[in-house]
Amino acid sequence: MASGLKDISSLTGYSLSTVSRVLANKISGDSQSAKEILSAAREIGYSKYRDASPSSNRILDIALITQHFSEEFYAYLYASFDRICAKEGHCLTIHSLRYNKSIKEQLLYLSQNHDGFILFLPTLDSYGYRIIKNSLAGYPIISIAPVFEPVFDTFTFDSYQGGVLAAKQFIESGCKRFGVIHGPPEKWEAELRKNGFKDTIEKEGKKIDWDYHGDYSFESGEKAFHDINNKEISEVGIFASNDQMAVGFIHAALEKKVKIPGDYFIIGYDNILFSKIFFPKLTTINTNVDQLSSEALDYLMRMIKGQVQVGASAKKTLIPVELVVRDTDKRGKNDKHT
Amino acid sequence: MASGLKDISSLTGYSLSTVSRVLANKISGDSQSAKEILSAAREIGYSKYRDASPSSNRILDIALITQHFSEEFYAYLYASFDRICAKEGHCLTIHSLRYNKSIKEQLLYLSQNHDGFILFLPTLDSYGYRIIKNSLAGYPIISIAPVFEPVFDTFTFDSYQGGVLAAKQFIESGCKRFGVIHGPPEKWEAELRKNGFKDTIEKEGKKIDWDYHGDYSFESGEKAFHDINNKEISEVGIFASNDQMAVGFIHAALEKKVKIPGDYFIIGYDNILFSKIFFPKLTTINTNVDQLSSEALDYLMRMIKGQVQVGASAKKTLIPVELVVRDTDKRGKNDKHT
DNA sequence: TTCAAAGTGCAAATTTTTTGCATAATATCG
DNA sequence: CGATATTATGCAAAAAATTTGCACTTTGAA
Repeated sequence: MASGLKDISSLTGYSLSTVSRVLANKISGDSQSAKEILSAAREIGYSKYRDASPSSNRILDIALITQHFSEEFYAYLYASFDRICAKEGHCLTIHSLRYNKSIKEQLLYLSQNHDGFILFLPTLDSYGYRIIKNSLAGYPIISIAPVFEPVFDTFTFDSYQGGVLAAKQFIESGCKRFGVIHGPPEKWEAELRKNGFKDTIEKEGKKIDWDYHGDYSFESGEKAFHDINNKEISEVGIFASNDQMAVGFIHAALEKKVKIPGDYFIIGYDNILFSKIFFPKLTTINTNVDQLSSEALDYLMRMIKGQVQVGASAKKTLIPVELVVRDTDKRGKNDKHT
Repeated sequence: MASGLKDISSLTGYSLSTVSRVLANKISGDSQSAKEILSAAREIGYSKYRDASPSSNRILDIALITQHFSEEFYAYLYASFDRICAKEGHCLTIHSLRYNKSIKEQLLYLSQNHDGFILFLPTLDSYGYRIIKNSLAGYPIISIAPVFEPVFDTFTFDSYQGGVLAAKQFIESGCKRFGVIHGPPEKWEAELRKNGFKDTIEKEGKKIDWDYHGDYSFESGEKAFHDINNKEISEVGIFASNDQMAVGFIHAALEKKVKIPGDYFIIGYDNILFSKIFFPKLTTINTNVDQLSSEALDYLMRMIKGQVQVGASAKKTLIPVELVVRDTDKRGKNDKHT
């Protein structure tokens, strides 16, 4: 189990001195010898492998630090990072801090085996983020969590723009009345989605006629339907902060034989699997997770190689989102009012 | 970055000799000094940390080796292992080999940073498993993939029993005709589910009146419906090898105003989120992923501590599954034939 | 209270890693 | 094309890191 320069030397055929020098960056990492030695060092688990300069063609190990939840979104996120990392030749491990007592300690440990972190910790507060920043000063870290005041350079989807797109679609298709199903207020991206929608509607001189405070769950979408249905407001363009609530709304409407589109129009957010499958097929905002992964990873790589100036304040990059027009946003064939 | 016994010594206040002896297992790992030294060694990333005997109170690192796919199931699996590992005080990392060229090399590398592996590689063939077994001889590995000829000690759900349960439910509720929607034939667990159903039906002197070869997708469930609907076979108890196909079947039936339950009865498999949400709520087979994680992890721990005799042939442990009775399996209030 | 077993530190012994120097290979420039 | 600079390599000596023998201390059970 104990491995040393001697093992690498006999494995590769190079002398002890050469092996030593490669791993101490005293020989350019681009030479043939360096490649062989680094690869042997990695496989054998030599402790100083990670000291070798990452500008050489050493495989880089990236940790995606997250909090596992049993939601489709997490499977998407992991699969996307996996795909992009594989394409770029990096090695990804995923690590959940959901139940960890000492986040700081855990990250210190993980930093030994990895070259950089991608944080996805939406529930961590600024204080927690600052502790991480202090205890891992100089270590390459980026974040992909939508948080109010990011501490690390952050890549997230342009949630506000998503709300704008939904509003524009309703306005252009001639909607006169508007409604919103909120997400949980503590979720920063839910607020952005709602605000983008609201601001755009109001800029047009219109107003939000109805809103409902949901919690992202299917059930709260059902409750939202019963709320608006009881108030007998109809022909409303409704923007739901996520697809689950939108699907819940439609499902409740279907049971009451209320027409969608027709009595209500609805646009969701996330483009989950079931939004394409169930009829009426949901118009929604799609987020290109591969683009997020790809840009985030690219930036992290440049950070690892020291090509990025890390400032005191965090840089934010907003990845564009797009409207996927399906059947629920405008007067369609099911619409008796057409 | 370079860390050595000296750093641990000055960090903990113990002499070099003591630190050396703890990490070489020459002092019992249960003493106070050992605890402090091991914890410091872990945090500082000392290379010989993993040589310390795992019977001591060292934190154990487990790798879940999988292939990421964008399916709800993966999010469930990861969240479950995360929960169980956290409860037991172990540290879990997840690693995907979906795009890896050299599985062997990658696993050799990972074995340096971890104390044991849980493999979930349903698409890997026996040859691939044997390569792993040979190149990591003696290293603690278990599998949770349903494969035909397991190479490693394996924990999986009792898929055959799931089929049996579905068949019994139909028989007891007085069904006279039976159908099956197959999963992909290359998936071992899909075959087991189907066989359990078929064998039980035939043991009763009945036969399968209709079957359809699906591919686990929602769409193939829809196609299955159109197939049986065109053949005008009705009042059939249908067992679908997974929930997605069952939901697809129901969805297609709904569009054609065909009654479920009534014209058809259906039992799915997996208990996915949408099976509880959409009406009619799907009767299905539930798999207790926490139980699987828990038993698998417990066994792996004993393997790491050397308390398990690893034989030449692989031991199989089948985790029981259960029937969740909802609305689609028997004559309910929606059933005009009652 | 006594005695065995386990824990600890110092310093010597051993192992591992780095480096100075000489030489070989490769690239660069006129 | 040859002269010259640059980089790579191995040997052996130097330096650093780790282990171990020995003496002393602490702990716990009889």
